[in-house]
Amino acid sequence: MQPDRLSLTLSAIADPTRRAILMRLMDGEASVKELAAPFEMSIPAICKHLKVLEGAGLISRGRNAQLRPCRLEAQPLRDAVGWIEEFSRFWDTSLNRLDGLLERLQSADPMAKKN
Amino acid sequence: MQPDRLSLTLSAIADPTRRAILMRLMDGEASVKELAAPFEMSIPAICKHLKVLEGAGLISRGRNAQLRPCRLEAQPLRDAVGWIEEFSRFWDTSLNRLDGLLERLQSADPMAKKN
DNA sequence: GCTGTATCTAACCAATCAGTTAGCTAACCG
DNA sequence: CGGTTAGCTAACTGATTGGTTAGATACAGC
Repeated sequence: MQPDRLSLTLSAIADPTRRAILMRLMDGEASVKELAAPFEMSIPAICKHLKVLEGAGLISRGRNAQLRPCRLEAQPLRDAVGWIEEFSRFWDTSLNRLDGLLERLQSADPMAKKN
Repeated sequence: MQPDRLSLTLSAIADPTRRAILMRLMDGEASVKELAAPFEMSIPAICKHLKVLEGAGLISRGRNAQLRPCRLEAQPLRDAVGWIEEFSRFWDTSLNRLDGLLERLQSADPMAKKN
């Protein structure tokens, strides 16, 4: 079964290495070597992660001499946020109303409560 | 490497079958058999998916005679939403501005653009 | 206790994943 | 030109995933 776009996005960001790469890219474009530097794994391993991110549309790649700089692409993650948000909004309104979680969500401290 | 909680949550919801199960559970508790009904796969396969969801803390299980009803748990997903939202919020506010800036820098001075 | 229903475990299998090393291509620089 | 650097592909490996079937377990009702 070829996976749908949402599954692709979510499994791409399910990996901590790939999330770290994305966060690094929030600081701006970076080359493969720069992206690989903080990790202990080999360059080809990073290449594979980049390929996954690119396949999910989360990054795009340029060309600059022998560099292939990576940059963030926002849309797929925005879609994922849409799905999850809708999901959790439903939860907070109908399911967990009993233990009063709603306000806490609205006031932006997602770690504050335990069930 | 034992995966962190966020990775656990995200990879749990990266599977379309598991997302469908979660959405079904928005209608209320359900037994394993009920959850398995819409799918073409075997009951043990569903059990495994449920185990993944339970391991990620996304569902919890009760006991009612020979039934082990499943119900949603909100917290882990809320954490995930928090992470992704923060991420995409950054994108929506600063990345788009940064975009144009980077492009301009790149075309003006091809090696000087890392933050 | 016996039977049927619901669920889980065990063992297995094929496919995918995440990493490696080795070797290749392409671009820059002397 | 030759050497260096950046990045990629290929081939391999071990671990994980997602499914199967067969059999075990727990409980309800008769």
